Amino acid sequence: MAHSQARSKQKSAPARDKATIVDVAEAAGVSYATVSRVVNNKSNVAPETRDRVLAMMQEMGYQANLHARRLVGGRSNVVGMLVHGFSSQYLSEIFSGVQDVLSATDFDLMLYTTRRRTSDALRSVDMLSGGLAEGLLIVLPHHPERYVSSLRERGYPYILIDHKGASKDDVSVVAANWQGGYDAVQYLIQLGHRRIAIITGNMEMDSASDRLEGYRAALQQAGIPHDPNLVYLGDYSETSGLEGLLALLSLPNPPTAVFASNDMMALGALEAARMRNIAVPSQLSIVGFDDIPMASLSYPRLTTVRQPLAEMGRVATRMILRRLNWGERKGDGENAVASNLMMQSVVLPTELIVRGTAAPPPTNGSAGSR
Amino acid sequence: MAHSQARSKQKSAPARDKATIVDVAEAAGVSYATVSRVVNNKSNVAPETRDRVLAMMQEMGYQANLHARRLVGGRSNVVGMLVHGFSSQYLSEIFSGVQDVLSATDFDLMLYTTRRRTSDALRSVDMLSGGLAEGLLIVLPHHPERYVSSLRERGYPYILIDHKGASKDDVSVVAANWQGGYDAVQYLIQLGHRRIAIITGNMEMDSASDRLEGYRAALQQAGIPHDPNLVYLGDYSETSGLEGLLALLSLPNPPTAVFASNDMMALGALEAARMRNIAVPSQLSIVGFDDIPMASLSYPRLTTVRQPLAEMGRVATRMILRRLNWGERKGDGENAVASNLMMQSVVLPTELIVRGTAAPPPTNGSAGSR
DNA sequence: ATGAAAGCGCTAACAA
DNA sequence: TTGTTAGCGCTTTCAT
Repeated sequence: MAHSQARSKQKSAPARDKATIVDVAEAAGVSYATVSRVVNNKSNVAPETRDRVLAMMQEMGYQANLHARRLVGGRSNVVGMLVHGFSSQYLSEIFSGVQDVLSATDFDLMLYTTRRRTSDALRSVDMLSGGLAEGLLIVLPHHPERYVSSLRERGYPYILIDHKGASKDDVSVVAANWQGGYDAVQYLIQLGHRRIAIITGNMEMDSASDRLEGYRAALQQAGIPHDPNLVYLGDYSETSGLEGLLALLSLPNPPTAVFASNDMMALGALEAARMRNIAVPSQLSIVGFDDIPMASLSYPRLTTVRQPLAEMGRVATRMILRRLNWGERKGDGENAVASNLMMQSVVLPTELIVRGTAAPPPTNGSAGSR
Repeated sequence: MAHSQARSKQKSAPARDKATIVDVAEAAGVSYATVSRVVNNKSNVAPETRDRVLAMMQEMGYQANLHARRLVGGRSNVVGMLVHGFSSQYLSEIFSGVQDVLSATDFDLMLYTTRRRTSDALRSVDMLSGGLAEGLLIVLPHHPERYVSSLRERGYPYILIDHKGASKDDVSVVAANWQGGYDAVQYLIQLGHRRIAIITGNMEMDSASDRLEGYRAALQQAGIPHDPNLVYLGDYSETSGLEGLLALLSLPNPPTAVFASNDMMALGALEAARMRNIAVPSQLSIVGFDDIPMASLSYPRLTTVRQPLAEMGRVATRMILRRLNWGERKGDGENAVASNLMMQSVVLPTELIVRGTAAPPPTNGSAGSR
């Protein structure tokens, strides 16, 4: 095959054919090691040389080849985020926090969804650790343990979001789910409710069980006996909220208030109440969890427990960055202080947002059955 | 430096210390070129050898190093998606379509948001083309042209979503915005409305101007004179929808119907109507655009024009994949047919979704100014 | 069918 | 301060 030769090397055209470090070096009249030094901000380069090289890079539109860089042992400056679908606003919020932090760095974000390669989840995680991301933010609903254990084994850096890890080594960022559930229910109790139902999330998820525990604790502390009939097992979907309330409403002795473990289900419940012609909040109170944007757009606006989703994303991102020693990579490796200290899991506080879906119970005592 | 040697090479431990192609070769008793052949599904490998190597790979948990692969001239199997923030459900929908398609392939998705490196947008795109993504899906609100021209110059593959390109060379996937606007307004006219306002999107965006044109065309075709006062310049945000309707309502002769150029603004308008105690749809009709999930969760449920967001994502992804010659990479390079034919831009149809926010105008003729 | 060897573009010793 | 050089793990000729 006799092609080649007649292509690159017209240094005038601004970034024509993918300049390499060698091209720049040639053009600047230095060795390519020197260019590398400039690119990596090493200190031992004559200011004048540095300027000349910088100028050349600019002119040629030089872009370091990430793969070459990473191959030789450098970093890829990519953090991965492993999520399950992306439909919920919940994830968008977290994502936005992640991007907040990342955009201030030179890291890129690789997005992995778990729907794919479902046949073999474990292998897919193996691929991640062999792939281009240096570390992973994991926002997974079900059993992250299956994924995580493999990562842990290979010492691959990751941070769990909205899920407490199974192992002591896991670092996670979660909201105060127990407290949030407790606060929501306690608020309802304060309002005068005694028959308070809960529509739970998918119980495979820590958040769901923690919120349920909070619910129980609040009832117990108020001396209200626990009625298993008032616990509807949902799955965080709008549909399950709707169906849940419908089921609850057809109980012989229906609740006067419902704590939905997330906003989507609360919205579904709101819909169910409308279907049954039950006025919210006068006949039935509903409290959600999350405070997604949609929560303030419903009618009535949703009373809910705010979970600092974006902040969770931010905190987790900062943590993974620290884990990857970001900040020690620019300088000459000088201040390579050991910032890789043992990291603590973080629990961020929730906040009850009082809006329009909760009020004292109707005076006649129970929600209208019809 | 005398380290090394004493680490890998215990082939029993399943994937301990990052097996390389050489390790596998050794273990399988072949040269690493052969392993490479197996990995890449080349035809010229003895079935028996192939099996042995495959088994070894399995056992050692071998994962090809992406960077090495790409460096040597291969592909990265990464497609990028350039978006502006990720807060809107609108983007989530598109994204979900993209993932639909990608998950059936071995491509990964890199997400870039434009908030970052804002100081120099152009350079940031240069970085993209020098980075690991082989091609780009571009979902940008404002002036994609600035980004795109640079990509076009370097022959970097990209597909525009929800934005018609400026150049004839641009391939894009958009919804029938003009038609959608036309349909919405025509529906309102059919209902009996004559004073129909529009709250536009950000007019820098093609979708906004196309929808406005559709609005105008429908009015004109019905012989309804165009009243500039009924055109409120919004920006696709909920707030602008709210403020827009408020402004429209305080007109001396307010509209009886409003076409909001997207659902978020329609939701904002709904809110404004509530603030002013104007009943929707009996006193005022509202039609949105998009049909985001939230649209069917409002009360009343939003009548809107459905835009096949997820499908747009799917189509665009298939196109970029084709552009990257996906499918010709597995076999022996045999069927390397030229599928890189000129590609056509695609316009997907919209659909009017009739729900609860539009009805005939009040008989007294104008929306109640209290 | 398989092995040997030449790089891909870059970083990081090691020399000078 | 700068240049030289040895790989990183892999794909691909070119031999065999």
